[in-house]
Amino acid sequence: MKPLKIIFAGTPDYAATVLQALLRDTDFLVQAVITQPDMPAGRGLEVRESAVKKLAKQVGLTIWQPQKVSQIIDQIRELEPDFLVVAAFAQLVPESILKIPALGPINVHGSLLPRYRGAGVIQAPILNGDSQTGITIMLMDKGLDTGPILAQQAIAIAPDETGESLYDKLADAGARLLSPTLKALAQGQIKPQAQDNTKANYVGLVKKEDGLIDWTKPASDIERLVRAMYSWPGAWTWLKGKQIKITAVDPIVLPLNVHQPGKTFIYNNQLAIQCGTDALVIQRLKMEGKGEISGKEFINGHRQQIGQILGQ
RNA sequence: CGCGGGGUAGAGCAGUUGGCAGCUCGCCAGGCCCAUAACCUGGAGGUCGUCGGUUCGAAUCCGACCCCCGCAA
Repeated sequence: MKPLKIIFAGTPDYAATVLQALLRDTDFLVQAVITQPDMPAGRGLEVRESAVKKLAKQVGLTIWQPQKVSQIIDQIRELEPDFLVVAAFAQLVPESILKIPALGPINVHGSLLPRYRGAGVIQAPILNGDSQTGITIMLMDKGLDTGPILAQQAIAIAPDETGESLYDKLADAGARLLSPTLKALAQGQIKPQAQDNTKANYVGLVKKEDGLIDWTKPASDIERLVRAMYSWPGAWTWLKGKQIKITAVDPIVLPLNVHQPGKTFIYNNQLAIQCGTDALVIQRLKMEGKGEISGKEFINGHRQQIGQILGQ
């Protein structure tokens, strides 16, 4: 069959993984890639290219980096694409553009819609203690993640799942599910299913502030926060005016409630912290300007800090 | 030139009025013990990131460079 013409829009690694899958399949012809403009980022504020741009450059694709995607509506129309595939693009795509692709504008979304519409969809299911999440391939409409569903695949959330590990799993699953879905849709084998709006909920973009630990909360909540926020922004707290990231805790909480919430103490030769309900054993942490260390290493080098109250 | 923290023993850290380099853990040997990750005794292990400067003398003061990390994006 004739290759399906695709314009791809996306920005981070997650999107690059999905794009990679399209490039490998000869049934698809990626005509152009739309990604966020290069921005100063990182230490020293060097200008960085998005993961999608790097990949597109490697294979010599046409790259568009509009401030607003509406600025390139004419170029998009000219290519007469069959599909517009959007994955973590970070810009709202206006309806005028959604109408261009012949077979439809497609979104690869990292949750089982209608659950978790919006941005921070990776972290939310871990925070809530869900047993699974997944990938949804859908047709886009003018709403935010409200379009009809084409295909879904569930992914189990492991007990030790982190935001980072789940991010990778979702990217892989999205990449694998996309190709067959596009082909099936092109051949008229899929009937789009409208979402049940009564079951929908929205989550917002994860901010640094979302990782701040409230030690008066139950240990189990904080344990999930640590996993969900890893590795960015990380679950963090204060120690004597300096930030500390808690990068890993023991999933088994200690049924101890004898200290003030936030107080560090030694339990069984391990670093532990009292929470609002129960306590947590800290496995790994990172202090400002320092590398990541284990709880045991913290005890060795910061013995005098044991007994401090965190979060102040 | 965005802001800031850091590179000292295998690991984590302390150590600036410049003067024989320390702590906790680990490691090795021996001891105690029914036994031990517990305890006791002894021991090995460091060109103090690199290069250069000041000095009788530099981990410490000055200059350049390399590497790591946080913020911010």
